[in-house]
Amino acid sequence: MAADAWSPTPVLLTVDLVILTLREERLCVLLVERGEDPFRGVLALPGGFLNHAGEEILDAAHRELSEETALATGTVHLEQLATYGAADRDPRGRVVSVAHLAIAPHLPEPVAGTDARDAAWVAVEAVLSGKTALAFDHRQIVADGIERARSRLEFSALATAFCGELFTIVELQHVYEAVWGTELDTRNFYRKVQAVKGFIVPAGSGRKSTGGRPAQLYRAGPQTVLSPPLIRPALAEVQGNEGVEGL
Amino acid sequence: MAADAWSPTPVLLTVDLVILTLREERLCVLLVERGEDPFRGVLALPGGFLNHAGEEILDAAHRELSEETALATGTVHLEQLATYGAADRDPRGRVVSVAHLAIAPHLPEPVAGTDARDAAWVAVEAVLSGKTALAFDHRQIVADGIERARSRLEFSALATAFCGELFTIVELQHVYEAVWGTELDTRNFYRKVQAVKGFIVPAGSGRKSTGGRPAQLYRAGPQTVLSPPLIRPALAEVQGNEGVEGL
DNA sequence: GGAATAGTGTCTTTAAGACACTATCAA
DNA sequence: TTGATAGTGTCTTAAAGACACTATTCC
Repeated sequence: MAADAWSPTPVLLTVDLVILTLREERLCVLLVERGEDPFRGVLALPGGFLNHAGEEILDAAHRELSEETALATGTVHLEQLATYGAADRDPRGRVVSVAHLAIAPHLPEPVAGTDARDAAWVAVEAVLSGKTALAFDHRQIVADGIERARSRLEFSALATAFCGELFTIVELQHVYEAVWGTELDTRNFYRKVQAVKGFIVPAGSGRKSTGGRPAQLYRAGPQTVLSPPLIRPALAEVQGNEGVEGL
Repeated sequence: MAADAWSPTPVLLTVDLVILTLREERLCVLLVERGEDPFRGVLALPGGFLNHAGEEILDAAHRELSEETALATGTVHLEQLATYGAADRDPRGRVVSVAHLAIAPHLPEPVAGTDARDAAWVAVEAVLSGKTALAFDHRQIVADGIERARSRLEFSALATAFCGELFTIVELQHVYEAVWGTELDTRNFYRKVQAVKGFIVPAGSGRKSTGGRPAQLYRAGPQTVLSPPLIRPALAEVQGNEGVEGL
């Protein structure tokens, strides 16, 4: 059993999901409108309590993910992000959330949640700038998730998780540009991604002629760690350029 | 309140600590011998349940840390590592652990734990290789903590947390070598650490003459992010060289 | 002077960044 | 042939890696 006189205090565990995708070359996060108190009517991350005592945390995240996106579970990248447990983060009591980061290929339209909550893709800038208010500490969780994704793009092959099975190098470049929020030089990008062994492998020169020269197609290669990495451009001495936006 | 028919299942929350330090130029982790079941007598990470319903997770980690190391709390680097919640990880029931990573300057001797458990510094290789058995899933947690520390050394100023307030460049190099498990070239190391602005700042040419030329002393600088980073040497095409060791 | 530790300088190679044009297809 | 998109080559600069000797102190 536990320790001596006192018993450990039980807490409620939830999983929350930061699901990122690209829509029209913008990085978006999936949010749902809460159908119940607390924060009824406010946007929040999809998530929920563990289903039963024996449910694994990662399984619960997968379950929530497929409920919200109706995507084949194997297709989507899913990893644990961090745990948020501030004593006052949930007015219902002590609720600790294990946040996860999911990356999905472009989903055209959000799928209505199981319990009739509205789901919507929201551009991440609206969340980071505070223009879109979120329930609980979910804005912080989104910020942490985005930072994780930005970092992962440098050192792992995560970018391919934003693409379908087949993709072009230009599409991949758009992933990097949208997630990092920068513009990249096409020539240097081509050179660098092709220099990383096992990152992307050619998959024939396929279809989809959009009125220009048809693109070479690629699929994700076997390598998950990029070597050499694709370092994101330094933010040029970050001074006071934080979150200042339209509002 | 929660959802519809069922109520969310409460779980017990613990914090576990991967406390790393250098002893005789080897990377060591602090382990305690468990005084109670389950795993009585087996080595485990220091940690424990939250003290009361309102205790913050990070506060609990700090509390456990000072109980084990008797170190000024402000001195020690402490960050959340990951959360481990496999349904079968603890025979007592559903116990979810939020693991933390702590980095401490060389502590000469382990401090006996509060409840008379024996505490000991163990070289990390003994844990990673399986030579030293650990309770629960603590071996995995240690492995994850070490990997986190290795990565942090590349991009953050974490290495200085292994040193006292004043240190020499050679000492700093030993930190990198011990944590990464590699040997570094002295000349390149001097050049690189001094090229990173704000990483280390000179603190006079102090005492401690050990029979050779007295070393320049440094203290940690204001910068926590290293730019350019100190990339660890590639592991030369990792093939099948995983965890194979003495046992 | 010798033992011990601290500190440095140069050359080569690799990758990054800046920069503008050619190639292929559809209408 | 025009519009649209895909793809490439070179030069310069910065950083990494390899490599061996000089400097300062104590005895």
